[in-house]
Amino acid sequence: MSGKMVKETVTSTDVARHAGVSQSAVSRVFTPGASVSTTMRERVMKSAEALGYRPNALARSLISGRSRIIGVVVAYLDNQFYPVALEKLSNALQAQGYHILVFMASQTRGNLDHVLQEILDYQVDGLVMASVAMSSDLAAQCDAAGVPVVLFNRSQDDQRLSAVTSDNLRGGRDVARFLVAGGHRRIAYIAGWEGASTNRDREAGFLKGLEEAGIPLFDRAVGDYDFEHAKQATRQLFDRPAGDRPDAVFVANDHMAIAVLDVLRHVLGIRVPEDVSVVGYDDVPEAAWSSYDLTTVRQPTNRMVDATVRILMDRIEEGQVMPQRIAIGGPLMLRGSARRPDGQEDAEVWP
Amino acid sequence: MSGKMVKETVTSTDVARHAGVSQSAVSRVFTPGASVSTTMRERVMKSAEALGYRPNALARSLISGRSRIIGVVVAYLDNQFYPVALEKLSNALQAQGYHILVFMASQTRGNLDHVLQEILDYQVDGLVMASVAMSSDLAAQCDAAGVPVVLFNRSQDDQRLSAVTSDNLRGGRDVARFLVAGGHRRIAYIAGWEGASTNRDREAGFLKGLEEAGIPLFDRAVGDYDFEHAKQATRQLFDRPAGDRPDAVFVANDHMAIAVLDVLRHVLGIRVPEDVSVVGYDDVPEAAWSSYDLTTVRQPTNRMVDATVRILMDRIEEGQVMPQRIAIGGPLMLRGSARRPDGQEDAEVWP
DNA sequence: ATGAAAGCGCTAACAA
DNA sequence: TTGTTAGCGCTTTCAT
Repeated sequence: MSGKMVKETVTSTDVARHAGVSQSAVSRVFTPGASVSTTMRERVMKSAEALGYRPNALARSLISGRSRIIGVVVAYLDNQFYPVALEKLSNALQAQGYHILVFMASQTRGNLDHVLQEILDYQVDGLVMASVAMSSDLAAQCDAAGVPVVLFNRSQDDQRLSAVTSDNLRGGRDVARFLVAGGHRRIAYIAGWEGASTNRDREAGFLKGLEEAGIPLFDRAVGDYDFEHAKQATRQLFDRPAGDRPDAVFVANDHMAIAVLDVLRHVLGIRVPEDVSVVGYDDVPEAAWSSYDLTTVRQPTNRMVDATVRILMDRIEEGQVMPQRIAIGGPLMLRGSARRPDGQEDAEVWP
Repeated sequence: MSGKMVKETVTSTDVARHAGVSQSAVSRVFTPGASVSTTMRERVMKSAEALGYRPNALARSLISGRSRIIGVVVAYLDNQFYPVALEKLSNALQAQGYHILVFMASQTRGNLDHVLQEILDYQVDGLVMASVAMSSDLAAQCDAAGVPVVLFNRSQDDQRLSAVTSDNLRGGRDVARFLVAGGHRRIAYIAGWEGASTNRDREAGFLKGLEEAGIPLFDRAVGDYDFEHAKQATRQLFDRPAGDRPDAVFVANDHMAIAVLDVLRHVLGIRVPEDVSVVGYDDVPEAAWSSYDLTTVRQPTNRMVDATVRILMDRIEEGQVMPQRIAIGGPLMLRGSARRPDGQEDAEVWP
C-alpha cells in the first residue's frame, strides 16, 4: 500500500457510457432545474453512484461563468470580532451554496493588490473586504469584471463599493451621552487606527455627543487597534497624579479596551469603575468574561452578515447593480466597567 | 452610471490578436518556465497590459489538473487557537502560491461529509482538517482522488491520513510532574470533548505522570471544550466545603481554563493560585493577559503549521505518498495561575 | 522559438 | 424529454 497512485477521475462521459445515455443527459441530471424524466434520473444516478462520480466544479464554472466562490479578505484575526464574523459569514454563504476563498491581509502590507488579483483570477463571484481598504484601481477592475465588492465593517468613499457597518456615529454618540449622564466630566478617547473609517466615525459621533453636552474632550491617545499600542496609550493617559487623570475613557474597540483594563488594574493599580469608567466597542465574546465585564457598544454582527450576503446575492443572482451603504445600529451593553447614571443600576442596555 | 453592465472578459486569444501572435505564445509567456524569446515576452506583455489581461485560473486548473487551492475545514473559531493557526496556515500556504477554501464545520454537525464533498468538487490539491474528524468513506475517497489530507491538532487511526499535533502525551505528563513538584496532592482534571484525540492523549499523559508519582487523580469532570460546560464542570468540582476541594486542576485547553478561572474567582470566591492552582493547554493569546496569567502548555503553532505545509507540498509537488504522523513538543509556560515548585519562582518554562 | 491543433470536463443551444 | 454539437479559456503535444 501507499505505493504509486493513479488519480482516477470519473467524468460525466464515463457515467454516460456506463448508463448507456448521452453525456448531456448526465449533465442535466446534475443540473438543478433541468428537465429530465424520472427514469433517466434514476438510471444516471445509479451509474454515477456505482462509479463514484461527482461533477467537476471547475469545469462547470468555466462554462457557466459563475464559480460560486466568494473571496474574503480579512486582516486582524487576533481581534475576535473577525473570527466570529468570518464564521457567520461562511455559514450564511454556505447556506446559499457558496464557498469562501480566504486571503489574510495581515502580514502582507504592501502587495495586497497583488494577491487580491490572484483571488480575482479564480473568477470569484463576489468579494468581501473585512476591514481592509481597496485601491481605486482594483475597485474599478472589479467593477469592470462585474464582481460585486462589499466592504465589511469599513467604508470608503469610492462610489462603486457597497459597505456594511454598524452605526458608528450613533454608537460613539451613545457612549458620550452615557458617560456624561453617569456624571463623568474628564472624559478621554483612545483612538484606533486613524486611517480607518470605523475610528473616524466612532470618534466623530463621540465628540458630537460631548459637544452637545457642553463637555470638552479631556484627553486623547492613539492605540491603532493594536494590543500593545493600546497599553502604551493607557500609560500615556493614566501614568500621572490621580488629579490629572481622566475619570472615563472610551476605547475605539474591545480588543484595545481589554489591554486598557489590564494596564489600569494590574500595572497602574487604578480601580475600574471606581476610579475610572471604561467603555469599548464591538461586544466581542471576551467583553462578557467576568474578569473584564466590559461596557461596550454591540456590533449587530448577525444583521451585518445578513446584509452583506443579501447585497452579494442581489447583485449576483438578480443583477441589481446599485452599490449600497448600510449602517446598522447596535445597543450599548451595560456591564461593570463603567459607572452608571442614577436609576440605571439594573438596566442591561442604554438608553 | 450603475446601469446595465457588460462583463468584459479578456482572453488570451484577445491578447494574441492584439499582439499579432498565436494564442499559444500568450499562454507560454504566462507559464513559468516555458521557452519564449525576450522579444516575444515583451510584445505579449505590452498587449496584455494594454487590455488588462489576466489568465483565468479556473481554465488553467481544468487542464493542468491542479487548482493550487487547499481546502481547510475548521470547527471552533471561538477558541482563539484556531483563528491564530488559520492565519499562520493561510500565510504559509500563500507563500507557496496556494490559496485556501474554507469550510466552517461548527454549525453543520451532521452533514459534514456532504459539504466536504463540495470542497472536493473544486478539485482542491489538498485538505487540512483542523480538529475535525473524517469518515473512513471520505478518507478513502480523498485517497483515491489523490488528494492528500492532513489532520491538524487531531489524530485518527485511519492509516491514510497524515496528522500534525503537539506532543499531547508529553504535555499532559509535564503538567502532572509540575503540579506534583509544586506540592499539590488533590489534583483534578477537567476533560475536553472525550471523543477528541487531543483530550485522550492529554489525559493519558497526565494520568501517567500522576501514577509515576504515586498520586491518584483526586477528581474529574467533563467540559467538552466548551465555555459554558467548563463553567458547570468547575462548579461540580469546587462548589463544596473547602476541605473537599481539589488543590490543583489541569484543564484540557485554555479556552475552558479561562472559564474555570472566572468561575473560581468571581462566582465561587476561590483564590488562584493561593487556594487552587490552574493549568491549561494551548497558550492562546488570552492566557498571557494579566487578568488570567495562565500557566499553560504551549502548542508550537508555527512548527505545526510548517509541518502541515511541508507534508502537503511533499505530497503535491514531490509525489511523496507515505502518510505522516508528527507530534511536536511544546514547553509548559509558567505564569501566575499555579503555585510553583521551590526554586522555580523565576523560571519561565518547565522544567 | 513559434504556430496549429487537440482537448481538459462541462453546459447550453439546437434539433429531433 | 433526449441526443448532437459547439464551445468556455486555457495548456500541451506536435510540427515547423
